[in-house]
Amino acid sequence: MSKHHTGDPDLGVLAAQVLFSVQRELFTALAEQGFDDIQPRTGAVLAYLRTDGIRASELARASGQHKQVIGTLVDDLERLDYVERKPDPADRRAKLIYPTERGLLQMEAAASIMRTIEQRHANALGAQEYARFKEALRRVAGLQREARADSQAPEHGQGG
Amino acid sequence: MSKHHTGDPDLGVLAAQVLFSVQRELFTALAEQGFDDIQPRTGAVLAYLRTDGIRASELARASGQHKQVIGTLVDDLERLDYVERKPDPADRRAKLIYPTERGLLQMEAAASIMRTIEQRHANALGAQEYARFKEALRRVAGLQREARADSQAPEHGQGG
DNA sequence: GTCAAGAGGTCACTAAAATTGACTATCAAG
DNA sequence: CTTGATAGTCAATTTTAGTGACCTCTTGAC
Repeated sequence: MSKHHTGDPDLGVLAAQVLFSVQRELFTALAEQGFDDIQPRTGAVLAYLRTDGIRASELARASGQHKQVIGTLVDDLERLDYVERKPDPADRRAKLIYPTERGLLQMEAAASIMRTIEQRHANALGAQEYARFKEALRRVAGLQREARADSQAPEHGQGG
Repeated sequence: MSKHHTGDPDLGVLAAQVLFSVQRELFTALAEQGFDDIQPRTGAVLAYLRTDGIRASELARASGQHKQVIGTLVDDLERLDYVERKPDPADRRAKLIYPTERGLLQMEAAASIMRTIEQRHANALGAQEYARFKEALRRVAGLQREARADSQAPEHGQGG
């Protein structure tokens, strides 16, 4: 995002650096723990799974991906035994996507790795300062979401 | 990045939300200002251009993209008159990539849009709090860079 | 000097992923 | 019981990413 690189990376550049380096570290660590058959792009699904199920269309909205992309990701993850589809009793058009046992293990592993990463930053910045940073990041993310609420075309994969 | 989405998005998810929504807002605004022939992925080049030129290989390192990707992006941007290649006098293997006049206009437009976006967040959080947030984000980005310094394979396009 | 190792960049090819459009089934409102 | 919208899938196309080979040139060792 267009800084002249003369010293002051903008919000977008920083977000990109954080996203991609976190993503790499996460998936490297996951692979070492045996989850070596998933890629960062599957994060669009894995990052939003819930034990009580979630619809593909909601994954599409949350991750900013086309529903077709979610469909193929869920296909892949189903084949790899991370998720399963079950009909939604409340709406016969819909299917709910649930994590399998392996999916749950992955979610826990990923959460643990992310805690480690964030702990490292908390140690570097100070716990209080990091908490303050993360709260601000949450607010910025929320505000940005609103700002672009008008347009709705997907952009890219989500971090996972 | 695997939160159970029960209330606490992790650093990766938040970074992704910020990146993609900023990216969309930026490129929508750029398109409205006449820069409608570039896509977010070209940001891997545009975000790192310098008036004194930069090498393709350095763009690859900075953006985390394969050098072949940078090559095609520069091809495209050269065709669209945003950049031009000139031989590097210091190394006859290398070429330096410079912004053209149009490229400079794009860079200024993008910088202005990003200032507007960041100003909006600064208004929402308070100028001081936002400055503190951004400083923390810079540090987190820097720390993450170090953490993944061992592995070096590209991951995704950079924000732009 | 000149030779080996490696960096900078491009080309050609293959694989993966995003994007589009159409289509079925279902729901929800009137 | 019609109309319009939503959930999901299929199929086909276009874009983009990833690999390997290749040539030029630089660097450092001899």
